[in-house]
Parts: sequence; C-alpha cells; structure tokens
Amino acid sequence: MRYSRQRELITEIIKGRKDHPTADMIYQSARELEPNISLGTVYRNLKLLSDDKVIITLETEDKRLHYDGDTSRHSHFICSKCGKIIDLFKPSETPSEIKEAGLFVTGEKCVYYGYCTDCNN
Amino acid sequence: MRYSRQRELITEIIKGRKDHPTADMIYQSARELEPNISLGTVYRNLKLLSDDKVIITLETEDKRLHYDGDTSRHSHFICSKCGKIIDLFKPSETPSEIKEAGLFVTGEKCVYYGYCTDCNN
DNA sequence: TTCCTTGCAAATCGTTTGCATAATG
DNA sequence: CATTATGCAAACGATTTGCAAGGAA
Repeated sequence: MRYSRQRELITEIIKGRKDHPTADMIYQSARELEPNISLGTVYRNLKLLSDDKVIITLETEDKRLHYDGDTSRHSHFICSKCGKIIDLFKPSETPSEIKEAGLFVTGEKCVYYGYCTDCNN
Repeated sequence: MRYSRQRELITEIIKGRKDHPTADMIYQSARELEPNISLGTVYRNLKLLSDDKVIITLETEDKRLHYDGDTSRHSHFICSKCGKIIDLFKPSETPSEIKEAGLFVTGEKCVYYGYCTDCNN
C-alpha cells in the first residue's frame, strides 16, 4: 500500500480519539487539517484500514458504521437515549458452545444496550 | 394495533424459520402466499414487530438487517465465508464492568465471527 | 514512468415514506 | 364511519464507485 497524506491523517484521527466516530465525523475532523479531502476518500481509507485490521468497525442500531482505533479485545455499551458508546475492557469469555460446535472464531462484537448514568435519571 | 393479514403472515414466517432472514428474504417468502404484498409493507411491519419486541434485529457486517423470531436471550455466530448465522443458546454472562459502572442494561447483541465447520476445510 | 490515490459526482442499495385506496373495528 | 394498513413509487441516506487528474515509488 502506497503512502498517502490523507490516509495517515485519517488513521491519526481515529487512533487519537476515544469515542467511536462515524465516517462523517471523521470527515469533518479531517477537513480541519485537510480542507480539500473528500468524503469518498475517507470512506475508501476507512475500508482499507478495517480490511487491514488497523481499525475496527461497529455495526450499531443507528444504521451508521462506527469506527474504533482500539483493536484490542473489548466490548461496547451503547446508550439507547444519547447514543454514547462506552468501552468495556473486561469482555466476557467466549461461549463454550462455540468450540464445542467446532466453530473457528476470528473475532467478536459484543454490544450491550441500555441507559448510561447520565440518561438513567 | 389493528389486525392485518399481511402482518400475521410476516410474523408467522419469521417465527417459523430458524435462520435469520433479511427483509427481502421475508418478502420473497411472503409473496408465495400473498403475491400482492409489497416490500414496503414488509419493512413497515418488521419495524412494528421489532419495536414491539415481537422479533429481534441483528446488525451484521453485510449491511442488511437480519430478523430473528426468537426473542430469548442468545448470541450468534456468523460465518465470514458463507454468511450462515448460528444460534448460541448459552450466551456468556454480562460483563461485571457494566453494573460496576452503574449502567442500566436493557439488551445485548453478541456476535462472534469466524468460519463454520463447512467452510473451515 | 508506472500505477496507486485522490476529488468529484453520479450511482448503488437497503430502507423509509407520501399518497390514494382498501380493509378493520 | 373513523382510522389504520396497504401497494406503489418516489425519496432518503449511508456507502460505493467510475473517471480524469495528481502524487508516490
């Protein structure tokens, strides 16, 4: 893969934040440093980066892909009211049923839904 | 909610199968008994049914919503090659971190990715 | 020079929605 | 009769893609 200033910027943006931005949020952020960057380029690079497992995607109920620069094994909690995504760094163990069934696991995406402390009042 | 033949049919279809069909698959199936049913009606009712928690939605990497008539607590395994979705009826327990953080959980969606026994050869 | 990457805009595709008509209670 | 649900088709919104021009190796 050839170097590109845009891809490097996009990678830095995702790796540098702890929220879980959508493509458009990353695009907005990228435009601050690279005003001519296009949304297509952002999407193209996000695809490349997630294919290469440099970043992770999160499919949520809001119908937009969220991106996560942290590729370590962890789960997520999503507030159904404010949409905030909270990292859970102590994920539960993989169901024993999986190896019992002879399935080969390459990854997992556990999302818990509910209300965060701010919204549960 | 008023009765409709179409909604009843859609509910029966989802409850009657053990795979995790997309809206279009349900539409194709529904047309066999109700040839004039429209895709819009299928989508409208799927939304109603999932809002009422009569069925469950599964957001997957294939960018289409999958529907599940089984609303009991369970997880899923998705084969990255053939796309098959396998139910895991012994889900792992909710991370302790959640209650420690004071979060209020209403639901969970745990998806494991990998290769099924057919595709791992 | 080769060919990967970009910006731009048009296209794609799953899903939603407006509207006139049909069906339910 | 009052309203909700439908079929149809158009609209939507997130994401993808074709293409000509720019940049990396």
